[in-house]
Amino acid sequence: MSSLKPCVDALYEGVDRVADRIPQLPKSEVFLVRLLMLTAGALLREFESKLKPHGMNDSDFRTLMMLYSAEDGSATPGQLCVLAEQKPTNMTRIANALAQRDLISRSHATHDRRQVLLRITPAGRRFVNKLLPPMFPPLVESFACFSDTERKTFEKLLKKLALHIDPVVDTDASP
Amino acid sequence: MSSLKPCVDALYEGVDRVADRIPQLPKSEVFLVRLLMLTAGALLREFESKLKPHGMNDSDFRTLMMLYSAEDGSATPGQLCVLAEQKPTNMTRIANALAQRDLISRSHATHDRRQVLLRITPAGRRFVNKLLPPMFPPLVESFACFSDTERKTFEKLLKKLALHIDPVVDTDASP
DNA sequence: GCCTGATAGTTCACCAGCGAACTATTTGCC
DNA sequence: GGCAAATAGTTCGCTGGTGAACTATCAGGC
Repeated sequence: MSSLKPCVDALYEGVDRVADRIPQLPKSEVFLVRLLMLTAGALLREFESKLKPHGMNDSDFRTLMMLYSAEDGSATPGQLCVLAEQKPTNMTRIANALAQRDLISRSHATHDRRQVLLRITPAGRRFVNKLLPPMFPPLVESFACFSDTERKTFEKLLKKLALHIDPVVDTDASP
Repeated sequence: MSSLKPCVDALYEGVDRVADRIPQLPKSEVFLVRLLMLTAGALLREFESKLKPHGMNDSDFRTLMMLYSAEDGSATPGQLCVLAEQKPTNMTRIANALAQRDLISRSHATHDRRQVLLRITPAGRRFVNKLLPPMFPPLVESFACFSDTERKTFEKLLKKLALHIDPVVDTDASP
């Protein structure tokens, strides 16, 4: 599969060469953002390779997990769009796929007939219960290079970053 | 558009609820991997939104940057596949698109006529020189929540992680 | 009650990325 | 030299994700 080492090496060399031509380049930030994406990409690919034998991809599974972990096992497509970071269009397709396999059910909300209520079925729960545990060991192994302190620090920094870049999405020219 | 806060909140609540049903769940690792993906996803979307007005996406741009930062401004599709983490199929399409816009040129390698040599053109360099600088301020702002120490720590941990999850390839490749 | 505008989902047409099959060349073994 | 196996790219058909347009419902002023 894809090896990260050459990418990391090329990143550091490449950034240096680019900085020769464009001196204002914020090296540190470029390293961070590229490393972040490389790492996330590799983890995602590994995860999806484990889902594929069960005919699922990450979005499908994340959507199912949102329902699994919801207070009452149900939510509307709109809510799931926010939580699973999907567009409504795609959520329709995902819901269709999951419903087809009887992992979730579809019904109309009573108080607002525009809304659809998606609910995880017993079969859906069994599916998750069966699928999830075998994924734990590789996941733990992925972060095995960290000590407890490092893991805590990393999580703290990641969370800080996630919440910081949150509102940055909108229009530029804030100053 | 995409707000991360509800996702982060739902993540922490959701994981707790899942852990009630599946006690072996490695909470810490799940937080890490999900935070990593949320953050990387948000940064990627922000980046691509800046590229879109120029008719580019992240893969196209990354490929162009690999050539820009290459020693002699050229590389073969195969090399770019490794560096830009793309499959050959997609690299063909990307190369076609970039060549069509005269940002890169295509020629045959002399010593191995199977190989194709892609080279960034002067227009390609101008394109990058023009496109890159306006992206620096938002990028710097994204990581502005970090002190210098935190930035260094974060980079160190990320790099460690990236090299650790690097799938163990059967070839030599000393760690 | 009834029109106007907003909101929740869906359908449609399109693009990006992927695996499998194919072509052209090189390498190695006889 | 000649043939089998390996390698570099490309073409093709399919899946996943997206914006724009559409439908159905709700909410608010009159």
